Amino acid sequence: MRESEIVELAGHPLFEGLDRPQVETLLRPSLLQRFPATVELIREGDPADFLHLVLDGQVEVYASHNGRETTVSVLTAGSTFILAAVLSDKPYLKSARTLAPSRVLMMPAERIRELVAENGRFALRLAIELAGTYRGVVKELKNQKLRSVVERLANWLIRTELDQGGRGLVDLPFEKRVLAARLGTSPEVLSRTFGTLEHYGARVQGRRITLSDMTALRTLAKPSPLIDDPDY
Amino acid sequence: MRESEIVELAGHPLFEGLDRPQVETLLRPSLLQRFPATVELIREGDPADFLHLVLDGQVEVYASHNGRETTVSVLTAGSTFILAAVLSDKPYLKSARTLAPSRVLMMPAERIRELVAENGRFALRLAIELAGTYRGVVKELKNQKLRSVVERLANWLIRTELDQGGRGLVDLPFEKRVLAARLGTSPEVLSRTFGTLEHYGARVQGRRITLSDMTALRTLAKPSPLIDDPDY
DNA sequence: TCGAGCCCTTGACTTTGGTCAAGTTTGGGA
DNA sequence: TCCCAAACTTGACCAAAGTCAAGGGCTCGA
Repeated sequence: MRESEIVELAGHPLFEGLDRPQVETLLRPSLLQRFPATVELIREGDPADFLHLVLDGQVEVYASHNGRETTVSVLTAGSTFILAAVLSDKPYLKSARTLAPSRVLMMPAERIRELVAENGRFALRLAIELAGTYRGVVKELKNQKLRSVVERLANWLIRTELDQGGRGLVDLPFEKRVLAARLGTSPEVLSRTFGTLEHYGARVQGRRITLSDMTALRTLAKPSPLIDDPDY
Repeated sequence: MRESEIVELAGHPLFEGLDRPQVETLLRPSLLQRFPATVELIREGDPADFLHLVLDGQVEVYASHNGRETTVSVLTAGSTFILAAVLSDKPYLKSARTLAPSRVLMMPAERIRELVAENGRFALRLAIELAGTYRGVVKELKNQKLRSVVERLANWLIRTELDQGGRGLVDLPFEKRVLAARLGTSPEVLSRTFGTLEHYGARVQGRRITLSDMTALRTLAKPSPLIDDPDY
């Protein structure tokens, strides 16, 4: 990586706890790459060579098995991925591909492990980062096991409406097929489920959804911070 | 905690990286308790006061929402639970109760966080512990989203047969209703699913299951280390 | 601007899994 | 040992979700 890029990234919150020489030790052999959309970044089963950090764009994390495929999460700027594989020095459990043109920082797993061992504050920083993503997966597991498709969609809409400013509008940040995979269903079922939600004030026009009756939607969705609040 | 108990536990692998005074700092205010079966140890939503370590017995970790309930995992000796909540200083996302009489060590969350901040090796130890449990949940999420009930049961049997010595026998370590919840289904469906597996050489007699055709079972289950191998 | 291809929708149908209710079995305690 | 409650099984039914196929519409690139 070039010196100018190192300067640009050194202040990133992920590196909190590392002193400047350590950041350079980490970033110099790292790769800062720009990818177009639809590029496979990692493949499940491969050894964990790099810790990835999304700088901008959109990355879909997914898993396949026996002909089926499902999306685990869609990441945007600021998210790391496969930290657990890097720390454990074990193969990736998930694959990842860009959904949109994206900039990704790739840090050698070996260096990460070295720095974690020699710098307690950094170890703590990563442990907390990992604890956060752990909680995210647990919430997703609860979402899957304890809710139906309608409930999952309704909750996703409520959460996304909030993220997008609470103006009763949701603009889908990706294709509906991706949303379907994210919610753990098929595009056909998602389509029909949007139909069901019309009775609860959700009007779909292409990628824009208007929510005119948040109360009804909330009654159906029964949101819970223990599943839906990312900061909880 | 008493001095004799501290001596007994100080060598536990979880405390690797702590020196003796630090272990004492941690264990002296800890609680070592014996619980009968069916006791609720923690409740989701409560603040994370203690890191728990199962010393023996059996602890069911589960989550409830909107009248439904599902088992996330069943823990035995050596497992910690809710490490992520403790490190993040956030509420528990799951509840836990004993399935059998159990001995549980409860360590004050506050002390854990202090020790992690001051001791890098301990932070690393816990980060790796957390990475392992993280991968466990991801595998479980894939298991849920990518497989049917029959496939999940078949894979559970294959894995458990191996754990129990690979002699073509599985003795259920808990009630079938717990297994049903663990697999994400109802007792009725589990019962019928065992019926389906008779065509694949699985014979059920009470809590004992005989597997006479591992090849057929494996063909149905299509096991994958990326989902089923706990050490992967 | 036009057209090809992909996305999305819709209909019809199947499969899977959940639910309710009524037995039957089992296991632990008096 | 007997008995009761809980666990388990089975049947019948229902609801949810998946699949297949066809058609319409949007998008992006030539």
